[in-house]
Amino acid sequence: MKFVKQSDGKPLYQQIAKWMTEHINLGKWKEGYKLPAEEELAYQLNVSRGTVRKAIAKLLKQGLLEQIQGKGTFVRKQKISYPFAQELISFAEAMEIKGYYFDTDVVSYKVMQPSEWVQNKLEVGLYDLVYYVKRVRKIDYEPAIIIENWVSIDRCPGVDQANINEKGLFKVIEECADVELTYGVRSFAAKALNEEEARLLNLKEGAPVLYLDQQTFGPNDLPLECSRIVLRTDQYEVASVLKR
Amino acid sequence: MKFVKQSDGKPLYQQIAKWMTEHINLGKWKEGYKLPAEEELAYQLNVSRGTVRKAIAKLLKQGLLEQIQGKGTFVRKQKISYPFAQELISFAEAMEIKGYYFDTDVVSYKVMQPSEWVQNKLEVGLYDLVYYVKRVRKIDYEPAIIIENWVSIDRCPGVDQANINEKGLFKVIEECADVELTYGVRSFAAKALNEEEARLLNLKEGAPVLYLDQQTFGPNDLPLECSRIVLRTDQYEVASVLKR
DNA sequence: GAGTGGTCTAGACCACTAG
DNA sequence: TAGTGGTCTAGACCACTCT
Repeated sequence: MKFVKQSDGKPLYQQIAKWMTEHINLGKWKEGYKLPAEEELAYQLNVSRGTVRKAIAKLLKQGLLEQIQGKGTFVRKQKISYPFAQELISFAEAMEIKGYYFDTDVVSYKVMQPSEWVQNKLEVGLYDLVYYVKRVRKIDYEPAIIIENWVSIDRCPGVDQANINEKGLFKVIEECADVELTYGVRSFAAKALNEEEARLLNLKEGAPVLYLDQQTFGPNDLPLECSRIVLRTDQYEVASVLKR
Repeated sequence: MKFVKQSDGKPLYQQIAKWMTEHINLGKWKEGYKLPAEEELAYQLNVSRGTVRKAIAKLLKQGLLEQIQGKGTFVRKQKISYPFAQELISFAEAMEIKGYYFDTDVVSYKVMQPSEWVQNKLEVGLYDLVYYVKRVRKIDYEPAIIIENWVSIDRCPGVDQANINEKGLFKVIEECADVELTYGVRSFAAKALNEEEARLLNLKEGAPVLYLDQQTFGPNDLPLECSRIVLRTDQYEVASVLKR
């Protein structure tokens, strides 16, 4: 295996992390598999040990790998479903990491004036139009989460014309705004389902669900997107691996 | 300022991270303050740039700092209250990072046989006794969270005799078991308050709250502790900063 | 003692920001 | 162009695990 510096514009350690993720998802490295030693990997991949460690660190955070000093690096037994608490990734990316089948229904979309909440999150005025989309995501044909997104049209011109289902919203935003998303702030709360949400998720009204609200930023701390996510936790776990 | 290799048994980068956290909490570095360049810091602290970067990475994860390529490293505007989604830290540690005043009521404690849930989480049998403690934590005299902990007495002999309020449960576990806690798995869900919980938190029965369940591991993936945490999110945010 | 991860160093070059 | 963070290298020594 060979990796080339900046071959696809991505840093080496990210290419390696991706390569490792694929090995795990394709079953080449099964649960409990012991990876070659860092030194050995570095030699095989023709990079330095530090770069290998950086790639491994990424998968540790996602809960895919586990390291034990003196013993080695192992593929973790996977219980975690949404690594939503750890990395700024989209639902689709999360599902890809886990190798799950998923599906999307677009409930509605429109160009609209921002509510006060959205004005605040996106740092825009009442007359700066935003693109709104509401979707239900399904895992194995079962509705699992409701996502509402608001995107500033000023900052992401053309976002309302793009095919977000094909490319993914994050990618569309990055293309329209011609920047890279750099980080996000996600907050966790609980709420009771209202009537419409209950219908969309096939649950009872009033059932407690996880509720995330999120801002996503581009360069210079400019908010490009904000969203509200309602997540049922009775079937799929939202978990994270925490290092000491 | 000088740091010494392994002076208090802690790695250099952790000592530096602590020193930085103190600077922020004591107000020496205020919101928006621009830190010296990494190179400069490394020179001042008499360590290599890599070590400085590792310390900064820790505070980035906690949301205390923010880095912008080409511009510098800055003290973040703080909105985040519980960095519970990112690092394996106790409630007390989280409050210290933020510099908040807090308070604890012990509701009950006892030595007991583990329930099935606890047997499963701690990987013990029905006749392996566990130490149980239930506490309410208050921030500024307002009840904010309920924590129930179960600790294996076999693996942490003397835990039932120790003063956990003074030292903190994590420290007591580490001393009794004579090991270091290495990582944890925390899962996020939502639930409706039952009558007792509602009373303890001064909220209405049925109110939706965040519910975390957690396992904490020592060396060799041996679970030492498990816990259930009920968290009101109406007043304090549980948030994390997510890097892309 | 051999193998492995954890930490640390010193130096290099690149990409981005700002004057 | 100077300043700053992002990435990468090569090598060193330590702490821990297992045999």
